Amino acid sequence: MPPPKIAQVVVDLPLESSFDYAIGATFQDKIAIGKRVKVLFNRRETVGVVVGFKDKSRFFKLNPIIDILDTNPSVSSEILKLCEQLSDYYGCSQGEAIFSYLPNALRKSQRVDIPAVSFGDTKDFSQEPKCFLLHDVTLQKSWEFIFEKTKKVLEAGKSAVFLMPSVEFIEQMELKIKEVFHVPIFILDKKLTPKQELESWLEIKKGTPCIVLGTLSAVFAPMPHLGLIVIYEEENMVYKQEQTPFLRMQKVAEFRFQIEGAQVIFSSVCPSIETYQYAKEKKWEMIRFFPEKYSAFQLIDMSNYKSQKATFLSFPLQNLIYQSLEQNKRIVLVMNRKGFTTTTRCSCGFIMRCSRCDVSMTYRYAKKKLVCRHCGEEQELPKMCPSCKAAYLHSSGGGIEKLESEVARVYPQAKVGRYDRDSERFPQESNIIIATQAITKMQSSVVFDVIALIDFDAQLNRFDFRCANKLFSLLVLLRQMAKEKLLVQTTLRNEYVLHNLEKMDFEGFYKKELMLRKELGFPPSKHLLSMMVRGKNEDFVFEQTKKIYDLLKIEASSSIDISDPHPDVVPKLRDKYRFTIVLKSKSAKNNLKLAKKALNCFKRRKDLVVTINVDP
DNA sequence: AGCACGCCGACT
DNA sequence: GTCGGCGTGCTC
Repeated sequence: MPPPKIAQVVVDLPLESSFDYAIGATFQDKIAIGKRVKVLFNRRETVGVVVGFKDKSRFFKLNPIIDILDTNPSVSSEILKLCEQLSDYYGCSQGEAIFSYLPNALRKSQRVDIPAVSFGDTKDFSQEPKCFLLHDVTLQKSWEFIFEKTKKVLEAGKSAVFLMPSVEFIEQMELKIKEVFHVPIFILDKKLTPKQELESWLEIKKGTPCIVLGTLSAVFAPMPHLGLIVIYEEENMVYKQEQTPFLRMQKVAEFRFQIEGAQVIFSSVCPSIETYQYAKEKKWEMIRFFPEKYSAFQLIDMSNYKSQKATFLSFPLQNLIYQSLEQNKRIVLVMNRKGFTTTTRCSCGFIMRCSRCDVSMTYRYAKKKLVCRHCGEEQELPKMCPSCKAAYLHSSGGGIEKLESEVARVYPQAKVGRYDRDSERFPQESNIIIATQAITKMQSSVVFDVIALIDFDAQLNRFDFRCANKLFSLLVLLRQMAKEKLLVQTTLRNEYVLHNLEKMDFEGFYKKELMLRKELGFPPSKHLLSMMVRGKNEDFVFEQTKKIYDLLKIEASSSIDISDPHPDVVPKLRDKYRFTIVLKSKSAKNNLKLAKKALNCFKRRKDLVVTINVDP
């Protein structure tokens, strides 16, 4: 075969096509698909990745490749194919997908010695490619299953990836697997420095059998012989990227399984209805572990305690706290709102808001400051009202800090501790712990006797079609974590979430939830795609969003439902106004096709950013 | 995404 | 006349 003349190169930009570059004689024997190259792109030196070769280009004069940065391809042909499929499904460019796979150090124009892949070590007596939905309510038994699968994979000379929702999980798991597996263990999470990340990445890429533990991006771990991907706490929303290209790691894992023939285990105490339904349709093997016996469940009907409005704690809960203090037990009060108070307003009507996001600021007692829940900006609590100059500022709406102070006042004899996502350590010594749902990170390291959910109603009434499912999952997990008893305070005692939780009737819950989702046209019954437009001028952004809406309408078919342009769930963030249009149909592909068509006709204006989120 | 090119208003 | 603001379009 004659040496290739022209390389097709993609760069880390939202550009669909690849770009042609001339391959100089010195590079002709070194160049290969999947290697990073240094090129001049739009008069700038840029890193690109070679995705193909050709003999002729429709361009008259081609820039030459300046340098080849990899000794061996950093992107394997399997990963290249994966990125193609991702760009197809999520509507990002292939370049964006490839660069989100590469570790930070390789996105820069540095020469790196990429190890050659060692072939021949894998004995393919391993199991057939397959996806499992591992529904383990016990929190214990799934390990047996995962352990056996991992063992087989390692014996076959392949590697395994465990995706975990948080670093706490990773730490626990590392201790656990170090005892039973004697292979290298690598950790891939956001806390690594670029240098550490690259070091681990290169080791994994060598292909010696290993186990990788990591957070969401570890789904791209570069092992050449992938045998198994395990996704722990599958229902957790952390697996959906918060920025473009908004990948959902469950989907990435599924694509990898198809391409590389690996096995995937979706593990959860209560899978999301999306995964549950999908698993049924795709005939994944479902494995269930139920405990012989559940801890007690008690519902406290708050409508009986209307006079107690000012407090979070109903009489029955107060009694229960007394009891557990007497018996020296550990009780957790869960409430999903951080901070001390949520609104600070003056009698003149003025409300303290974040200057950049317009939302009312939360008062954080621990910091003695007002904090914006969206952008995190902090501000002193003013002595007087910035509007009318009177000293009548008062606060209302309570978070866990308020609850903590209330509990500390009512139970002066108790050691009261607080735990949320930002807590550095767990208040081990406390007998009453006030926590957000971050407490679930402690599921395997701390024993709890009693857990009470304080704010069921507030969590169920969120503007989120998944809130019932999320709440049900949370409650199932909390019930398993509570050795003795789970309590829920509510005025909504007839909710199906609570009925099914009492009986631990998963099928009942899924059936009801599926029906409701179907009625409202939400996943898994339909696919959503949201288009968000953001910019500094509110009127302009809205006007432009309407233009996109009109373009969508021109191309629309009856099978796709297009929502009106409306302010996003977060209507303003860091000085940018945000408007959204949601497409709804049976097919994610058709949603994307329509969105792309409209955007191609849309003249992109300055100071305006449009993003596509597939399966938001 | 970032950078050049070009069109229009202000000003030595 | 020229300097420079910003809007539009291209990148092999």
